[in-house]
Amino acid sequence: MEYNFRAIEKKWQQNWKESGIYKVSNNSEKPKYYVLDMFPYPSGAGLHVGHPLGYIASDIYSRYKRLKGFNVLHPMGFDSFGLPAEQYALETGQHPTLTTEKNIARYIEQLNNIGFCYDWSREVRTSDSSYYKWTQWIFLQLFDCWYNRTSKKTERISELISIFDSEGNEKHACPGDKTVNFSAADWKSYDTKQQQDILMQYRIAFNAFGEVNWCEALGTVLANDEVVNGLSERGGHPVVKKKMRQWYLRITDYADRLLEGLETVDFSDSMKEMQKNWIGKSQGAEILFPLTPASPHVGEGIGEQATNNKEGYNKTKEERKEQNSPGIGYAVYDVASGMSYVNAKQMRREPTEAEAVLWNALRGKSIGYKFRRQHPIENFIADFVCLEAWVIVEVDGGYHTTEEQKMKDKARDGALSELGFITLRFTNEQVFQKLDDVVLKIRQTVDEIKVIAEEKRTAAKFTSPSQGEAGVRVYTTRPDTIFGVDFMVVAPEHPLVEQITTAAQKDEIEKYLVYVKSRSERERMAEVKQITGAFTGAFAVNPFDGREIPIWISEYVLAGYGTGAIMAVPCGDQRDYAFARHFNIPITNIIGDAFNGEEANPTKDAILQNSDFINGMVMRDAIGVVIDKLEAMGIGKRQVNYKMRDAGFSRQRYWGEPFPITYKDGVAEALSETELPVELPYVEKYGPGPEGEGPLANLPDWFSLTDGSRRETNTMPGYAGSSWYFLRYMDPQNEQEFVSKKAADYWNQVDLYIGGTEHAVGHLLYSRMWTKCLYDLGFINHDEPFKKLLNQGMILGYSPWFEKIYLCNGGEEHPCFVSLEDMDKEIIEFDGVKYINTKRVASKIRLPLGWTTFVDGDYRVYIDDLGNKEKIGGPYPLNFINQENIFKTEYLWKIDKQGKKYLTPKMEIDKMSKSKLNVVNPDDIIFNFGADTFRMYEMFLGPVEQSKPWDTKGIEGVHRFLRKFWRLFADEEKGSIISNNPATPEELKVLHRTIKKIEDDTERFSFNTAVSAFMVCVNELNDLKCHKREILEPLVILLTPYAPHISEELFQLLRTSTTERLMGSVLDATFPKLEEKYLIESSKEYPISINGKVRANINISLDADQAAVEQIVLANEIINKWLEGKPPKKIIFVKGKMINVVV
RNA sequence: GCUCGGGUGGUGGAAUUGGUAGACACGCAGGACUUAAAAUCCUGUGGCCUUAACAGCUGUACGGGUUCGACUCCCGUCCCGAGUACCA
Repeated sequence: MEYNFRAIEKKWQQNWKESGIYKVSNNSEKPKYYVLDMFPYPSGAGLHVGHPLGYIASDIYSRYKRLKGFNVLHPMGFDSFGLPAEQYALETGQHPTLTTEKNIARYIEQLNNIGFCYDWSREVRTSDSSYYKWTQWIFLQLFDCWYNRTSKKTERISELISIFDSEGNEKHACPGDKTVNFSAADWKSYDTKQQQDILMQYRIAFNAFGEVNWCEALGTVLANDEVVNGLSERGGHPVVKKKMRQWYLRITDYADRLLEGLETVDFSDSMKEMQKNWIGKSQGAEILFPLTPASPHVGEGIGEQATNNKEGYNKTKEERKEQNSPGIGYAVYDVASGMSYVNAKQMRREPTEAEAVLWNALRGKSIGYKFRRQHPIENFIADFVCLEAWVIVEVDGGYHTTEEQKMKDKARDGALSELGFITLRFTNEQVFQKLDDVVLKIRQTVDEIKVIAEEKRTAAKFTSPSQGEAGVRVYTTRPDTIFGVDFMVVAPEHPLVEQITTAAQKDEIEKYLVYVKSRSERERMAEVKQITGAFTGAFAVNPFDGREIPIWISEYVLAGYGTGAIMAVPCGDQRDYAFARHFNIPITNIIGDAFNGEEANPTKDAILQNSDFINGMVMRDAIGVVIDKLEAMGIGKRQVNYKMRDAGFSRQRYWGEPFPITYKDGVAEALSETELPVELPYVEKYGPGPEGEGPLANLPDWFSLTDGSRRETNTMPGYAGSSWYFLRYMDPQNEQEFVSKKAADYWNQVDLYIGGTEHAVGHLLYSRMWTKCLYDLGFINHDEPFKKLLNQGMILGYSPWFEKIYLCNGGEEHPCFVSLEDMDKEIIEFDGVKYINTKRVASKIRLPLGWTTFVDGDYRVYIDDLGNKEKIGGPYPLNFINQENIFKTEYLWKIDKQGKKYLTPKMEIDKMSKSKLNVVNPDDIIFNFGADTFRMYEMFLGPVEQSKPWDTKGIEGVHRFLRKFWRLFADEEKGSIISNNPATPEELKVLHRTIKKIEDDTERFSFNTAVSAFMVCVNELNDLKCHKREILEPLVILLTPYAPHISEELFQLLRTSTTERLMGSVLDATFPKLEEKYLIESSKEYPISINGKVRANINISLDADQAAVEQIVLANEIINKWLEGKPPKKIIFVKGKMINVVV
């Protein structure tokens, strides 16, 4: 009777499936325990040995908890929406539904091979409409809510409306725009659109314009955490900033709660640290530095400069008028004669057919903005104009095709542009045939322009007299250093720049701005930091001592953080110091000796000098004093800032959840619950829609609704579905609710969550936020989703590779290999053998790990193997070339003991990936060694949290262990050799020591040491020749979480007609109870050390006290030899541990 | 740069609270069984010196410190990994 793992594993997997033993009930007397894996994205490549590491750990823990008497929820599902399926569809034309289906089937097969105890009846797939119906539903809740900063809770929009009705927004500042202030009366006077616009700025899920990470290559917007070093995380394509209308989640409002929540959960320090850094909370002050009266342009034209065109913006009305060159308009309007006014009226009566069609689409605010037609502007008549945004729309008839007219049009547009208008031109044909596109384009342009207009208004706030004096508003965490401010720096993008720059410095500033714009996001990030900047010519005044401070611009100050402007303290901040040195700005020292003049010292502990009213104070203490004074003077206030931004929630993609949103007259409206799910429509083509929209924008039949409204055509991002899946597992088939209150209350938090660190800031923050919202709204009763998080490390792969392989033809034939991709292809024949003829040197040639053989501690590549492996094909075909010429210097054929020729490749350890040719498929391992061996070996490799390379050769040891274990029960010839004799104390000690160790190690997730404890135990029982039921029965149960198949088989072997307790499955057995009494020892081999060095071991009774021990030790011959007759100074005795004699 | 981890034999790793460093496994060397191979089993295996043997010295990246005693705690240096990147 041998250990036939293939038959055993197949048999029990089948049996368990049929008996439904993994089905979990929501009603149980047992205590609950919820173990969750981060569900995978089902990629086409299938699982490699790295993926299951965490799954095995969670499976062992789940099975362990089950044996311990818990009702364990351990589900699995698939995060099946996402980019790769769509990319694959773009390339191959295969619909994502099909590829996803196929990949999931493959994943399930692979997972089942490993023998996981998932309750598949609870499987969820984020791309199933039965699932995303509820993702959409939760989105609607987020849309219907706002964050009340006073109560620090998510509340319904209806409550907000009643607040507005009774008291305006005085107590609840608008999170989108702080300048929006209104009374109850104001509120009531607003029309529906205005009210909706305001409400939108409060919603948790809100729609706004913002700078987004736009990836041209992927045709979509990416979240901050999907961008790595200015490149897309997936595919490594360049990412640029772009302004777009997007959905956002107001996660910033939850920043404090997300931070506080970290204190209540059991995550690793580094994981908490990452989240804290990402949230990036800092406390400081906002301070207004007034400008000196000498600064030019301040306040000038503010409020009048409502023009939005970039070129026209900074010009006064007078300047603009001067620039207008008369005579280029085709419908001249002369204020003096009033001629064309009549003309205009006439034209309004007689519009062209195309104009009439377009007017029909634009009139009456039908796209959300008011348009006028045949409107006079200076010397011109515009076909249509939106005065709110300064956008002109022209419909060009036939005569606009002549070159002359085109020139005139261009000149006219230019002139209008000088005035601050943007002109959009469409042909009659476009209006007739693609009216939707035309209207969309107009709407988008106006939307975009509106943002710029809003920015300008924001800029105005900085200098607006109503906000106090004009000046530079800065954010600092160190207000105590205010007397060390030697200059100010504002971000180049800061609106203030244009207003404060003096005539003398204008050229220089403009030159610098050109430089900044020329640099892509990527350059700014990748490049070694250089010091650049320009002086605006303007000065601000230190509000305390009246010192004049020069204002510079530099790209090291970011427009997006704080106020986009800083007060620079060179003696305390290294960047400020470098800047001051570079531009020869004198440095004020406010910390005396603490500043050495060579580099800045950011200390908070120095004593302040040269600092007026805070002289002599410790900096740390001065911070509050300064802020108090600023607040008293009304020029500054305490301010908390966060690095975290609101989370972008729109993707211009197909394979994601459609939004349950429609737009009517430019106002976003929620669909009602009964209209859910909004099914993802079937498409044939996955290319982007018009104007950077997603593929859904190509489907007018789908997005146009009969009442004239239009569906949102973006889809939700990848993290939408994964932000709440752990709740759905609790109640996966519920068609009435996303999860019933009862199920949510029963299962509560995830007790143990296992997954990779790569989701530290994305998925984990989003799901924590969603949980908080759902908690506030009363749907669930816990506000942290995951009680304990365990991060598994990554399994890395060995990649063998050669460098500088120099190929040429001729001479003796020997097999070698070459990458065709790397080489110029010229195949020539020589003696009937084909060669690649090339003189090029390939820099790096990887080869599959399978082509190497591990011999004598070396990875080798054998000639014979290469010849055989050719059949496999793959990206690296083999060729026969001359041995002498292949390896110029580095590689020489070596000869092994059998006389076979081989090479030693270089070895590199990388993340496992298809492209690195280093993936190891678990199916292969399982075929050769079995699932139980695979499971235990993955655990045996090292601590779960640690990343480590996969090395198949070590697996023999674990496999040998399982065979040894088997042989305790059965003999190959004789079959079962289980004995019913009573166990000896020694055998019981071995067993109970193992029980203790396994229990401890499993509890603390030290699975590698647990496996080793099993090995020790089996080795010892083997030495004791112990085949006793009394020992083996508990041992089998102990092993079950780690190696369920062999355990079940042996458990059944232990079964006799008289042992009723062995009926049923080992999976439902009871974890053996530790009996301390078997572990009690009467004596111990004490190590005796002299001055800390062990010199002898003496067996002493554990009852012995200090005096008895001293007596025994001093009587010992070896000890006396070391004492050399001198009396010991001291004898340290630690009971049960050791004895140390100090001489 | 900053933040957080980490550095132990030829290799993966163990040492849970400051108490015999190197468990367990791989690899390697030698041996048994075998016509042979595989499988299995046994012995040895940090380094150095020496031996017939016992024993000795040394050893957890490096330098210092605390302690009867340090892989473990403290200070400094070097190196590796992860996160973050001009966040004021």
